[in-house]
Amino acid sequence: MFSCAQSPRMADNRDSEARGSPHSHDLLAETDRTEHRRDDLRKRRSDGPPLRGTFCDAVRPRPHCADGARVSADRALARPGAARLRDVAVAAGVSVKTVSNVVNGTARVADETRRRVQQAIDALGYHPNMMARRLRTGRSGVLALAFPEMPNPYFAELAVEVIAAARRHGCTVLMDDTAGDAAAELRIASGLGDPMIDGVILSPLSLDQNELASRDRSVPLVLLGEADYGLVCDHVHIDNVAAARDVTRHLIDGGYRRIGAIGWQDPSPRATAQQRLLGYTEALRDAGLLVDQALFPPVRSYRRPDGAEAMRRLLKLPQLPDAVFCFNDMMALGAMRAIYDAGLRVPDDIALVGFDDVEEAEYAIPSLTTIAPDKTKIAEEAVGALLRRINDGYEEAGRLIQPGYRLVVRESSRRR
Amino acid sequence: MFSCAQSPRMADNRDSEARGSPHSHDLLAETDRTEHRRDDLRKRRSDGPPLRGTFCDAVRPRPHCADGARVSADRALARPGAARLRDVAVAAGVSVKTVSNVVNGTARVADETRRRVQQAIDALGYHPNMMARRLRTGRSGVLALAFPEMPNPYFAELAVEVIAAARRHGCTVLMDDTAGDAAAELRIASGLGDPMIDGVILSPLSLDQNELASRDRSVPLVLLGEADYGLVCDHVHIDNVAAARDVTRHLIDGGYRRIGAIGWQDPSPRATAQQRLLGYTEALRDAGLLVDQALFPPVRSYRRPDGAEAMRRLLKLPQLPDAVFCFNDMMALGAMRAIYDAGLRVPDDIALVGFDDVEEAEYAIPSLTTIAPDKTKIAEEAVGALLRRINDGYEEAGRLIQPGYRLVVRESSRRR
DNA sequence: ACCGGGTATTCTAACGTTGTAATCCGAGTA
DNA sequence: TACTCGGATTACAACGTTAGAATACCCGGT
Repeated sequence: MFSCAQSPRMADNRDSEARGSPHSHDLLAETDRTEHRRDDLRKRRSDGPPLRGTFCDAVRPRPHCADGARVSADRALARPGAARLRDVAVAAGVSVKTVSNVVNGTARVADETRRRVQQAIDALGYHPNMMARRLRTGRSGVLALAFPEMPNPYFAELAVEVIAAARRHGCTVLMDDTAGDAAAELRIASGLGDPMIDGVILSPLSLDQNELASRDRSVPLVLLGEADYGLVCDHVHIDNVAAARDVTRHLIDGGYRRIGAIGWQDPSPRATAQQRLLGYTEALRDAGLLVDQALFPPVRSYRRPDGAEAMRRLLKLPQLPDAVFCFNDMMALGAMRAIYDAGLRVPDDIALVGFDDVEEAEYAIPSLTTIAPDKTKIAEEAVGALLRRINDGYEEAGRLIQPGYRLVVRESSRRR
Repeated sequence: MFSCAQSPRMADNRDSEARGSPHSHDLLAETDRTEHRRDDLRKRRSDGPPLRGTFCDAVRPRPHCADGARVSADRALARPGAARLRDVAVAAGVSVKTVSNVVNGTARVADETRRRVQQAIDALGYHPNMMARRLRTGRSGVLALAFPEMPNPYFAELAVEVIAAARRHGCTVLMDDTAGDAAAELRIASGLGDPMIDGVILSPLSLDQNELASRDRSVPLVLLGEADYGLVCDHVHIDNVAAARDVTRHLIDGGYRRIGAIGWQDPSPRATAQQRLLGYTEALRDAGLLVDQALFPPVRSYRRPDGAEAMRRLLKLPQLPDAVFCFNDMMALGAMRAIYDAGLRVPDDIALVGFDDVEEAEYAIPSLTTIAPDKTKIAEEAVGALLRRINDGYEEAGRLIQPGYRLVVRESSRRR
């Protein structure tokens, strides 16, 4: 292997090339010889109009093929018809690297040269081939974003913010839906889903601490949402305990006294459940109110039906709650539905508050009081933290970043 | 340019390499010489556990660097520490291409060879470098998906289906939000946002026919949603006229007689507006009912506030409608809100129907009657059509694909 | 011993880019 | 005149993969 039976020939080729006349003449001659094949390629692949001008007609010889007979019929050429650095270089009469320098601002380039190169770039409509750049640099500029439940408006809204933040940083986002499956989450966290990605933003649901620790750590990871993983990587989430306390206190201030909660999980509650329940109980205790286990029935997940189901259980209690804090808006909307089905009214019979401030909360009937995390900030911080890890390498300690939130008071918790 | 002052030396290098002893011995010697540098690389980049076994410790010489002194300190190596085809090849004692053949099933490989290669792959934890593969093949396996309004649950739900469909076909999806901006849509349609993508699925909003025709057609494109672009590319959408007719007829059958519509657009109505209005008027005419312009006030966009606003206008009419067909669920939910604000009730005072069947429609109070397009089918067909274009090249005619839909009757249109 | 014919494998170049080291060139200096 | 210096530019190799052609191999038949 690596024996070079043919290398003498190759050296010969190169030699003859080297002995030839100055470059431009040489190249044009070469072009002449391969022109026929080039036309074929153009015809076969590009339906669009030909690149402007005739520039490009003079600049697409294949390298190392001075022989002519050795032109391979390689059908696998990438992005056929697109101008390459080489084409721009020939058109501008400079080297490939100089064009690269102009494109990337990598090195000082004389004004006159830059002008010529820029002109050639414009004329040829040159656009860098990302695949090649990425192969060479080892960076793809692609961040993976994985949520457990994409159709949940909270995640959808957050995704939009992340996409926008990534764009501001020159990255694109590859989305994935883990469906809350631990295996899928681990796959994503390890960056194995697609090894092209530079980093991962994950909102874990089922992943446990050990699994997370076992991930392949070569891909930087940022976690979104409260989590109890210790700080093995950067986390971005608002202060859930404080937010839950605030919204519960708001109910208390509104005159409600028998306040239920929907979102607790019984075997193995997630961090979200724990923290929001903690805030809830703290607020009750601060107000000298009783914390009654019957008032926070467990749910399985955090979707509308879970909220409706839990609400139905609360409605069966001998003594009804006069207000309910749902740990997210989806459950609140499900609960609202259940209250309505029972012939009761919000907030007259039972007040409701949620968490997340999805757009829907504003338009629900009645509109829903909720906690509004600063989604823009969350996304920006997550992308920023991830890019820091990608660019500056991995330092051991994970950071915790807590963007702010607001309590948005609407009809569903009208003061009684 | 391209003068090869150094090529004689290069030929010399290759020559001496060729003259060397049989490959494996040669390579091991080479490895020895570069081992120190390799350790540095490993330390610098990979925090994870070292690859299993000691195999990999013997297989990472740098090609064309038999010189030793010529080892470049290139810091830009991609995916540091990861096993390459070359490493597997050396470990298995076969050529790179044979490994490639095993990985891709490209050619017949003897069972014994395949076994050895597979073993080496497992031992080294080899994973193909997508970037390189993609550079070489010109395919990225990435589809772009662009919606005008990602947080709209209809699009979010559809996006999930598209992601799933793409995964079934071995592709990943890169999402983008055009915000309904024509320029952004054109950029996407031309595949210029990121030239790494193989194809585009776009749900256009503002793009007009001329703009679309002017796109760079080198990137296959599939349009989602009704559109009046002629068939310059594949379209996937349900039969909007029929669906609108069905849902309107449902209202008529329910005993409603003065039926409004929300979703018309006045200057330059979009195809959606035209087709749904057409179905609506057809149904009315079929039933011998009057079509009254005052009953379909124009809207600007299709979001909740637009529905609420249009509803408020309908509520100011001297004679109120007894039912309203909203051209999407979001507007229906906004309209519901407006009806509630006016002190009226759905469906007692005014019945409402929507279009899209977003999850929210089921949980609204009252739950919303709506048209449920087969989102799974839409996504599957869109991805399928796109992949056909990508794989089989571009044939001129665009196809129209019409997945099915269902009328889902719920509380908001209860029979009177 | 030699050949023909198929199968299994290898060699080489190429995809388009960028980092490094080398080279070129003109001005300033000895 | 020779020589350095430094800025501008270039040559080369390399990133990891795959296509295609070339070669090695093996077996049965001459």
